[in-house]
Amino acid sequence: MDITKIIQNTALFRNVSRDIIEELKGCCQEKKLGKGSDLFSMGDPATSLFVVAKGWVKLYRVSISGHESIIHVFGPGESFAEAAVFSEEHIYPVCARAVEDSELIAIPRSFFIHKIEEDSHFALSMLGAVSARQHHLIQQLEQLTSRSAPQRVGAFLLKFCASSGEPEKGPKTVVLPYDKAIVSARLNIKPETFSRALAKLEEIGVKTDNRTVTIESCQDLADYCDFTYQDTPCRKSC
Amino acid sequence: MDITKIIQNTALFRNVSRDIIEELKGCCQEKKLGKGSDLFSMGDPATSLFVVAKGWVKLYRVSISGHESIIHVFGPGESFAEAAVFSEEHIYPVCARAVEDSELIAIPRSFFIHKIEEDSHFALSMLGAVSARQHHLIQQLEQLTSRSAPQRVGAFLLKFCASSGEPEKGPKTVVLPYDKAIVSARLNIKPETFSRALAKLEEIGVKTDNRTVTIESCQDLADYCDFTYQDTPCRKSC
DNA sequence: GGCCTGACTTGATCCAGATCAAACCGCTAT
DNA sequence: ATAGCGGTTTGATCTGGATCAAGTCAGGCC
Repeated sequence: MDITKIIQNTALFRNVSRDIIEELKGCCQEKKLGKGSDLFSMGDPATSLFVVAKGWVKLYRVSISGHESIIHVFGPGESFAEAAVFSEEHIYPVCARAVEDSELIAIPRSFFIHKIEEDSHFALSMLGAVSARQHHLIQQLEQLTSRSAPQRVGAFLLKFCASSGEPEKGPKTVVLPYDKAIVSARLNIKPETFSRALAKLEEIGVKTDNRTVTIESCQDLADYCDFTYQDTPCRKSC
Repeated sequence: MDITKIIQNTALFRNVSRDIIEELKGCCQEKKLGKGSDLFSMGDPATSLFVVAKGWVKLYRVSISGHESIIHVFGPGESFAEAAVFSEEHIYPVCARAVEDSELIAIPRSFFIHKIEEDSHFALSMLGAVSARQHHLIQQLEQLTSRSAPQRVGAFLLKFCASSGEPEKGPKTVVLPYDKAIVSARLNIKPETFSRALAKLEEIGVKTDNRTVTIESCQDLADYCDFTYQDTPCRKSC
């Protein structure tokens, strides 16, 4: 795979110079991960940060009582575990598992520490990236508390098609990239409720056939979901 | 007020040298804020980062439909809006309002940008602080989805008394620092439910008299709440 | 073909927490 | 004191989503 190209298209490295990326290529590591296999567990020492080249990886936590909460599912072009690498304890505060066959690039913590020490511009880039991730978490918190299940499903579809499709008007088609059970967990709803939510969205022109979803009018859906485009840049990176 | 002392006890500046803090004193600004008055609104340009010297300030968002979600309530010794200052857009993604009469220290964005450029160690400190904040948000997400209302109330009390009291064993007393309505909003429950949750906690030795709460045994409460001390350092800074 | 198996849907019931409504303080100001 | 008011509690009801329990349906495999 073309590591340079993948890394350059990451939010984390978008503003980083070619030289640094070349240097990075020398110390990072490719990693294949079969569907269902673990990348790391909560509490493991955070030795690397990861970029997804292919597939999908979920970050999640399991509470004492056994409940699993999915923090996010990362796909091609996204990076994760920045905060774990930069925080003082450098421990992963979550678990990571592939939900589809995946290919990752692992970048060692030491690379970042060195680079930040010698290049302040790089440090600012990293700060920006971590801050953006935080913004995303805040949005997620808000969504969870202020929107109904069908609204969350709708918002998910909109974000997802914004990131994968052309921004033109008219009907759009999205293909869910992983199991519906994972999507529903990500939105903190049960599979049964997810199913019913999709059924409900038919009323406003969202048709589902297996994993293929057709949205008649994104605007209508956005209205229904209290979804504001303005607030979410909806680049692949968010 | 003694700015140096307050700033030094912040998670953000704990590892920062005396020199830098002295320098900072020259460019920061004190700000008084009456209960109920606004500090900034969502979308405002993020010109400063704030440290709370006295009082309590809530960060919140309001959705299109009018629902208010409180992200966090910050008290003495805590800082907020780091991410807004460091992110590329430098815009506040939330609103801030004092929930009690408060005194703040405003540190201009430019100070950070300069310092990061000239001092990589400082940059790493900031990265660590922002990462810690992110960790906190993740915990909040998890709590929200995996714990019942009374459990969240219990966990709140435990965190709160861990940050304000002596770590010794036996019964503890906590005094809520702001309206119960604010506490309940912070925990994403309605005031009525909050009241009932406190009533329910009486079963396990938590007595409430106005704003004064007495916890008979923190261990019992922690067991009930699925609360793991290990995971939450429970310094004032988290 | 038939028959698993695993992913999803559908239906019936249940329950935590929201909502609506009223009462209950403990203030301050008349 | 008493009236008024904001914060809080209590009670009665409603409801979205969870839970439990059957179905359906498509693909792999003997």
